[in-house]
Amino acid sequence: MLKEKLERCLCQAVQEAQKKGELPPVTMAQVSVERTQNSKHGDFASNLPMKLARSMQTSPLLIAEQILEHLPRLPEIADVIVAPPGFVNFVLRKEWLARQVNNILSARETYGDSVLDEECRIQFEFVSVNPTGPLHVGHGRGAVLGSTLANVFKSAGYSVEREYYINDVGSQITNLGGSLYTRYLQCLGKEASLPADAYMGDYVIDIAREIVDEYGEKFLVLSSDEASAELGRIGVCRLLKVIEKELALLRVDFDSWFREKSLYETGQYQYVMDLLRDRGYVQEREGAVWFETTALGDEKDNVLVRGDGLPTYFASDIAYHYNKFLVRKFDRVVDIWGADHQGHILRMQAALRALGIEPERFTVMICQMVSLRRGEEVVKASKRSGNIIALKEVIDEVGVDACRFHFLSRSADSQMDFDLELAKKQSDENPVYYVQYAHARIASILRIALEREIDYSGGDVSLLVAEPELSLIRQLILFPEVRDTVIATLEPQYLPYYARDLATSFHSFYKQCRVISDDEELSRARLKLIEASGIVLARVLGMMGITAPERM
RNA sequence: GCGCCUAUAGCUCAGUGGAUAGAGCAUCGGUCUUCGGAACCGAGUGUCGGGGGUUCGAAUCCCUCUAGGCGCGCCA
Repeated sequence: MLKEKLERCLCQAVQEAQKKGELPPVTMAQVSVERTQNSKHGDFASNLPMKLARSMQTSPLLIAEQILEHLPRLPEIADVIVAPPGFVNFVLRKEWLARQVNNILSARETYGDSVLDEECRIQFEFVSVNPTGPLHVGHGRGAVLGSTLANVFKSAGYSVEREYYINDVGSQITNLGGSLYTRYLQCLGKEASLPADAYMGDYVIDIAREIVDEYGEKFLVLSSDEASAELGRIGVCRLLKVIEKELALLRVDFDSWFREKSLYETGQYQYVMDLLRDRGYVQEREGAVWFETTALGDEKDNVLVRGDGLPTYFASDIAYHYNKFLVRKFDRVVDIWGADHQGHILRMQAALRALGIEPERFTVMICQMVSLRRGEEVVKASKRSGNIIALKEVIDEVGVDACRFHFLSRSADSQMDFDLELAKKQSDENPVYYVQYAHARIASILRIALEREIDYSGGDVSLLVAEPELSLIRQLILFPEVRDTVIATLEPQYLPYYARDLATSFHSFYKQCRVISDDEELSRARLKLIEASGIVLARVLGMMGITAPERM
């Protein structure tokens, strides 16, 4: 990419100057070229002279002048300018910019895609909600984040897998079974009271009723433990279907649904526990089995097997991550967890260390809480959904596109205040519609061109020299860089902000430049430009899982 | 008490150690309105929570204090 090319040139220029003795022969500093924030400073800028100033004991401006002197000429660059206090600024050549329109048009929906030198398999695990109830808003945030990151990495050439981890064993499932059993008995007119920490949501009653309709009194003959276990299994199945459906509404789907239970069925859980024991990390005390994570960097030790003989969530999670890294051999794994799981990070990292897995292969993203408001009023959790704010209600009210855009616009690190009233009131002014409108507008003009049978395939892009045209092209070619920023930071909020900026550039161009006019040559060139704009808009919207409408 | 996250314009939030800290909404004013006005152009508003430090340069890195959120179970 151009940025790297400029960095190499700068490096060369410094070495050249050093060879000629025009700059002191000190060790080279880290060369970096960045996009400028202000177009007055050109397109790219480097701070290299300021970084070298100290070791060279020379003023940054003088160093910059020397670099300029030895910088090779590049076809992409029209001008290189030294600016105080010591920047080297690059201005892109207009002809080169205009040619990029043809690049976009020939790459079309693959524009910006790249291929990695070596295959890299990356897994994103997200949502992974216990199948004990419907999804709430916070789950939606993680879902949108994960699915978007997966899209972004795919476009950068990674081999991506999206996984949902199903906790289908453990006390929560036992509890679900117990709750369902009570509701089942009640549906059949029997006296029964709910367990102390039962799932209270009305959805439990609905499922119990369905089970009565389907199986009748079949479970009455079983012992309460057997019946509860059986009903728990059925409940998990049904709730998973509900969860899958709700995620599909949000346009989130998975390549793999991994069942915790399978870790026990295949013996992997036992294998990993033995492994930890063999390596001397395991101790029995106070009637339980402990993993000595303190020695591996955690703040405290953690229990693997409880006094009652049942494994903890932590224990199976170690086996699960063993499976990810050492059985399925992902090069990299990204887990997206809610803020309430933050305390789980240190001990998982400790566990991976014990298993000999390089820590840089494992990333945990923490997604902060979402609270829902309607103006001043805090939206209360509904009893129906079991004391949560259901994701589905928010999707129904706000719409998928606006919902995804809204989630993506906030950094995962900050808590989110989702104001439904604002989201609805602004629906026309909502940035997501602003971006989509740009796409629809383009589609509309292209339809007219088609009606009038204007063939612009041979349009001459070198006619694109007006400032609105060039700034639009400058925005268009930022797309691959924005994508790479998301790859580097795992922060997708760059996408919605970029999409908005691109739409602004287009709308501004549209206002100032008539696309289809009496000047047929110019019309053809501009049709190319707007088609390229539509392609990039559709790409960035697509990455975010948002539709790019032809009409609205 | 300990750990993680957050504090930026009236509101909701961006900001990858650089140049005059930016958007949207809200407010005020203008454009034009025959390719889609769900548009365009302009204006104002800031002790970047407080205080120290590192740096040629800090909203950004370090320390500290304050405020809020979330954790700190033989739950998941």
